[in-house]
Amino acid sequence: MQAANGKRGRIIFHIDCNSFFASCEVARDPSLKDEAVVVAGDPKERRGIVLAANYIAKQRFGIYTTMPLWEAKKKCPSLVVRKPNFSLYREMSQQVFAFLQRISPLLERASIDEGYLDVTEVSSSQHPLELAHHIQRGLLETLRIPVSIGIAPNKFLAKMASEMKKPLGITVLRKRDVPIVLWPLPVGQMHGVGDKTAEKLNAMGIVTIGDLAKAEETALQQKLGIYGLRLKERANGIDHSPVDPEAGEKWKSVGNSTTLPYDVTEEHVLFQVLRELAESVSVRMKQKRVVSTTIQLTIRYHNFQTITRSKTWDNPFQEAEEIFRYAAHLLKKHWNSEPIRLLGITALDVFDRKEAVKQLDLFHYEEEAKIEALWKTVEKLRKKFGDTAIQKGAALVEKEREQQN
DNA sequence: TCTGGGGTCCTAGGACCC
DNA sequence: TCTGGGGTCCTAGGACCC
Repeated sequence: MQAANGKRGRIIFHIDCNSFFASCEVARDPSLKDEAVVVAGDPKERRGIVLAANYIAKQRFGIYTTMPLWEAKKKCPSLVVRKPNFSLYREMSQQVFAFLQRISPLLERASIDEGYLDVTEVSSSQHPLELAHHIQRGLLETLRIPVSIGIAPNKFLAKMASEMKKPLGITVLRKRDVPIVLWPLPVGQMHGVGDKTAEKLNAMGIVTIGDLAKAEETALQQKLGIYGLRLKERANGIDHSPVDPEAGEKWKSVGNSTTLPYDVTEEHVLFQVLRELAESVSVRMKQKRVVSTTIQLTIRYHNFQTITRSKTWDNPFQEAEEIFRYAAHLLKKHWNSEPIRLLGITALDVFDRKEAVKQLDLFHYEEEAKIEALWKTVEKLRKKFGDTAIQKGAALVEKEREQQN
């Protein structure tokens, strides 16, 4: 994989679908094209926040993602509100990635609506800018999905570039542009720097990305650990991580959570919710053909305090009944009886079902080996002592062994 | 009228084993 | 009868992203 990158440097695209959920709704119903559109949950079920807003809603009315729906409606009384339709978004996402796959197989799915494409090889026959226009036009014409594209020598810079012009932007960010383009920006605008890290950096006197690029390493490491050093590299435009087509396809965990329509204290209601969550986790695990040995329960209390509790069992599971039982066990053990706002179940460290079969075989093998070793010890003891007591013991082991077989 | 739901990665302490 | 250091697993939580 590295060899393909060669010495002349890579050319990486970051493709970002603009306002993806809202774009999907407009693509399906083009009559919404000139309306302000948001996708949001039902406020009656306490899910009334904006998940996505199209550019009319964003630019003309100042609506943004995570804004409470009532506030968005106040800003724009004629707002079109659609309930989230995740199966539609997954379907559209599939089609977007299928299109990109045809450009280059070196495609990494970063999320439902963005991906990285290594076009180093493809670009030897087609200019990157032309290629980007071709992709942008193609997705808009065939799927009605607008995208922004960042073009850069690595993933980090490509990601920063695609953010710079939305919607329908194409932005080239070369390494030599970094001091002029990136360094003046506030450090919080860097991909990977959230509120907390920005706060810590600011407290250290690091305000811009440029400050971070020149920051003293021991201080960074002390405050942020190894992550601080990596951020400094990024601020200097360095990122060696490869575009990994496998990365987006491997699942590490599978979970479902839900905010309850009201804060719940009735135990039977909580167990009913757990049943439903266990069922959907099980269905999704089966779709992905994975099993797990660790269950994590998430409890968010009425005051938004959130705890997670997990437990690992010996045997891999996948069935809803088992998942429910394990989750219920954790709830009984750790719930402090305060009203609950949200419940979630996650299967952690999932792995391929085929691996589970192998593990089971190994387990059997190990058990047999243990019995075998024990048997030999008994034989030795019998030779040494010839004791009837040991013979009796040996008989017991023999019987045990037969039962195992 | 508060704050969704899906994830990943990292850290850190304690248990346990060698 | 006093005590080391490394490795791995489990658990909990924090930060970040879309």
